[in-house]
Amino acid sequence: MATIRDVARAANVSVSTVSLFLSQPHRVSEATRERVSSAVDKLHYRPNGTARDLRTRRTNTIGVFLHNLSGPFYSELIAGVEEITDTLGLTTIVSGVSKNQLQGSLRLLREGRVDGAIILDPDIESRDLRRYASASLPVVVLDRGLSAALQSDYVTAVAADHQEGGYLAGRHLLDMGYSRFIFIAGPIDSEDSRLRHRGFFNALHEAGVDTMTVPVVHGDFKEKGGAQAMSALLNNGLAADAVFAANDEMALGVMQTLSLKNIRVPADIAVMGFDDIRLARYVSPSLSTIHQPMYELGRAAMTQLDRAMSGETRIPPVTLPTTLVVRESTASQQKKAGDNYYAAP
Amino acid sequence: MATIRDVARAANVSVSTVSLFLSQPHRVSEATRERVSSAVDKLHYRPNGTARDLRTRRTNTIGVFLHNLSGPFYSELIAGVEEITDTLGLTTIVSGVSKNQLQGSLRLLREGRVDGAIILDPDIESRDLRRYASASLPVVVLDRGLSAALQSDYVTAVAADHQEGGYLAGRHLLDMGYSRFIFIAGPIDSEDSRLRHRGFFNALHEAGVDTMTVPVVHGDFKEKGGAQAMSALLNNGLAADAVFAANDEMALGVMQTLSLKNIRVPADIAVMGFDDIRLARYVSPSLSTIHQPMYELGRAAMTQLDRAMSGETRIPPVTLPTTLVVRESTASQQKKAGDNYYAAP
DNA sequence: GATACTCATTGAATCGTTTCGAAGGAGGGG
DNA sequence: CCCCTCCTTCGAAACGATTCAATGAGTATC
Repeated sequence: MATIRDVARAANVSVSTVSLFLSQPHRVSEATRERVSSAVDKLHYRPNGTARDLRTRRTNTIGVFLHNLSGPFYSELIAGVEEITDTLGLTTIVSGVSKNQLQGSLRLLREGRVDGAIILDPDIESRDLRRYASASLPVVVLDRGLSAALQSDYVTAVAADHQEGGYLAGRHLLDMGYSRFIFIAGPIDSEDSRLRHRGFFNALHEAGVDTMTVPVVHGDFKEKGGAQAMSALLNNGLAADAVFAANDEMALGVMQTLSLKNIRVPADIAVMGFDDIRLARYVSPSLSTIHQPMYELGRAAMTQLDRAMSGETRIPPVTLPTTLVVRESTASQQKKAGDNYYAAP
Repeated sequence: MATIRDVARAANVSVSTVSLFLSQPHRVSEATRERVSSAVDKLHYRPNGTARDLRTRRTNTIGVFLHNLSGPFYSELIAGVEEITDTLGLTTIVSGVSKNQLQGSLRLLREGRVDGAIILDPDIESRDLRRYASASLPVVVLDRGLSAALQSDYVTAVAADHQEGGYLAGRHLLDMGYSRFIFIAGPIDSEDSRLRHRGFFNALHEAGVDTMTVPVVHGDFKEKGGAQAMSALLNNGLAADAVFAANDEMALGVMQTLSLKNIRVPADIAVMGFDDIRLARYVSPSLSTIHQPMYELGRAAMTQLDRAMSGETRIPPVTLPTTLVVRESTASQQKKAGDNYYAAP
């Protein structure tokens, strides 16, 4: 590979002139511009990014660290991030799809290969984040308790309002006339699941439902986990008319189990998810859920990151609203409710 | 940030000793090892990756360039790549999800920020690839005509056998007794679509079907495009009993249109896709399709890349088999076929 | 006791850029 | 004719690591 020295020699100018030509062509005279330009072409010169990074102490790259790429879900998030990075002249790289990639992701942070990071990966520990975050490499965490942001000047947070989402789900089910609930939670240490749980129970409590009597089972946020949780509940002879799963994947599993046992959704039991993944719209019956604004989350995260990269510290966390999406799996219970609470005509 | 000099000073040794300690601790004496180690801890020293890259001329990073992340489809591919990079001690980064990110992706290539690249993005031109590929940055292209690989010593290719896939689709529809076909192709310049098309027609031709009479419409590989293509065909009063779409997304669009027009699948018309995206299993009726082994493709690509990074040149391209996945959307036509070809009992 | 060998340590060069201060020359104003 | 300014170009010093040949001390060999 030709270096800037080779170009300088070929064009008979100094290295600094070539560098100047590269960054601000108008600053060199017509004549040299020509010579340098043709030398660049002839030698197929391409600047070495690593050398530039070393000298400028910037990589012009920001990293998005995910533990999963499934669905347009995350792809939307990334698109949101990229909308902003594009306007800032930064390049976005994504890392950390599989578990074992964790080391590689940390390396990018540790060795300062990016100028900033957006992290949506529960496997990356907050301690590591605090250690690696700095003025020259600020970090935005997504969907981790907002409290995480308070620990360091260079870490801030963006999250969907999971608690409100849980509340919306609860209200919706109540509004539709359901009264005997089951909650299928995520992993015990999932902050998201905890907040959705709390919001859900708040809604029930407000309506006078004794939440102590609402069974809670923990799943793993995956389809199979949801299916197993539901099976277990049914085998225990549990009766209910509405299931709220802490995410759509598990809700799909729930529907699968119900379908296997010939329990009709929503006639016999309603199912509600959280996330609004693409599949939710396509399954039959289609799944009512709480929509998370992934694109907006991506935009917000990158906006925060940009502020941090511009020197701002202790940026307050941002919470984005979720919205209720009503589909077939929670169709009105009016009829059934009528059977229960009103005298038959 | 502390540098290696700071550590050296704190530990009262030379920079080279610290460097040696970092890479081969057993090579420094017990005493200095202690001192250096504690200096490292005290100063929170972390080596600067950029400086190391510059000196060693390696980044230990390989890039995967995608134009799309939708579905576990690509996430599988990345997982396959990562399985290999993990064992090689390399870090995988993904780039190029949105259109405007193209520049950023090219920058990573142009400026040599990765040691190798796997490319699945029709928007990155082959010309650029040939220009940027080199012994120190070999490239593997996915799902681009294999011929692309023949153009440079440092570019090789991996692809699913699209033509065979198309053939399998054709055979399957014929076996099920369908006889009047429609093909919904991808964009005109999609090599993949062309191969699927050719395979499909080969099967029909073999069975004595006059492929000249099979209508072909070009879509954009997206759901909406498939829906529009199908609408257009129906409005033209076209009759058919089987539609083969060049990918699942378009097949979904086709099913949507059919459902709107109250045409039953597969009773009135069969639909077949290509890719085997996750949704294919969930829609109703579920979609018969051709499965692409994404995980294996990722593994194969990374394996090729590793060989190239080890100095091998002109590595022959690899083709992986596709498989037929039969679901509900192409249920047997026996009854209908009976009506057509056999005397009713 | 001289020679050879091992082992830990070091100084200096190098990777390929950017950047800063200064030099040199041209042109304009007084 | 001199001084000032502006423009173009340049040399040299970073940036922070790795690497290699050289040094010196200690030990083994004969």
